[in-house]
Amino acid sequence: MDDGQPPEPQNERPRTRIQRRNTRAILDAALEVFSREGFRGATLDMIAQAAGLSKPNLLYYFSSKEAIHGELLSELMDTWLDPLRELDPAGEPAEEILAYVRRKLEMSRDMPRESRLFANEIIQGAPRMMEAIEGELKTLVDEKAAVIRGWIEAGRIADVDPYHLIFSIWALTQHYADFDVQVRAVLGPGHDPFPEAESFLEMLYTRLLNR
Amino acid sequence: MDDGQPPEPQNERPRTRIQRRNTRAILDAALEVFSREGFRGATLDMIAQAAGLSKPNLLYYFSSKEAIHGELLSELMDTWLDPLRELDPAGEPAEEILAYVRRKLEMSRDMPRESRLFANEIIQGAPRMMEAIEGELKTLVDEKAAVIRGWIEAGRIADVDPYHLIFSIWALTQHYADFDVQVRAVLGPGHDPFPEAESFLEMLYTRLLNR
DNA sequence: CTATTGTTTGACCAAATGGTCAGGATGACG
DNA sequence: CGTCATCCTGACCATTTGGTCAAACAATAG
Repeated sequence: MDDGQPPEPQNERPRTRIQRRNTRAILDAALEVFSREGFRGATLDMIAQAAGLSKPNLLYYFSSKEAIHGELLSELMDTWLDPLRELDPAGEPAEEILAYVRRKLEMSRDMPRESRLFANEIIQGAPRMMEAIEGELKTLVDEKAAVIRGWIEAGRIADVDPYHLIFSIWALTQHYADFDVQVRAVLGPGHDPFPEAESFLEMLYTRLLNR
Repeated sequence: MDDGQPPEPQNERPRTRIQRRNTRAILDAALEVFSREGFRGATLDMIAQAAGLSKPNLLYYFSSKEAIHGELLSELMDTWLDPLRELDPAGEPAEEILAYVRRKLEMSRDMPRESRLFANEIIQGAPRMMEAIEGELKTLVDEKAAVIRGWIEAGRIADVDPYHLIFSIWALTQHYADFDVQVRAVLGPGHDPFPEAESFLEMLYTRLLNR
């Protein structure tokens, strides 16, 4: 017995195998397209083609272009903050921060599209994400900045601004995802930047924090 | 006596006062829009409105949307590389690199739209800039990386990968332009990030390079 | 003033775009 | 097999978009 409402399967967890498969295909295709073209630059036709589905079929699973984009962004917010959440106040300070850097660099290597989706959103002024940034993200950063400040006051790492320390980690690691084509073009073909980047960043943060 | 060709004033230097004024207005408006929305996301109507001109009037001065974007990009390439060009092989190594960092940070503060235009282009895979990146940009970076390597081999600064050193400067400085809204959201309102950023980066590169 | 050149616009066009809908195809399940 | 819910599509629609054009409107040189 249907109450007349369309299914809108994206609101609840997908129920059938087909739903799960197609929802995934759509979100994956949308990630590809949105991360490259931005929200306005992406079209439903591009996404449909990348997903191997027809445009009306997309709109059977998601109510609108906005809905697809929104779903991607909220999925992203979670995974995006995970590496920082793991920063352990009880750990060894310099090692905790270096481990965070390594986790973020891995994300740049393994999830470059997500990184670019995020970058696109921020560059545009975060019109669809401001709330999460002023809320969830700021709260987490404030908390971890306080942890780092504690380490500094205990004399366990050098005195640096904790906020700009975190910004620097974001900037340096995400650069290898967002500016990937530039990095590779400059280094020349067949040159994997990531191993070098890891040792460079390790050296950088070791020298910055020690003493 | 006209040969039948439209004027296309953008090819040569603007001749009349009106041309100069309107070309400037268009490029300024286009910078605003393209840097926010990306190439595909920007529309001629947005640009026309921001410039205070009608859409057909835009197309009197520029032959197409592509032409406006292209003009912006080639203007950009010049100014973008200037700070690195100024890196003086005859200068004091650490001071030269710090001065480069400062120049780039100033550009992020004073030309954030240009920075975002560039970021947008790279994130999209540099479809309209690959040539300049593999040519002009790579050549300049190779040259300056060699200079830095010389300084390292002379024992005048610490041993770091010159390429990743340059990438790090790009990443850290451009972050304050491209991710401006995020930085400000995290730091809270009425908080200018740039003075702090400058001393943070000075400390970072001093510690990285000394010894 | 007048002719010429430079500037602007309203009206228009074809293609692209986000979205709808009725009906048909394809499961799942007893 | 039949039935019901899920899944899919071609045709369609209104709006947006990049771009054209003829005609109107300045600016200015002679």
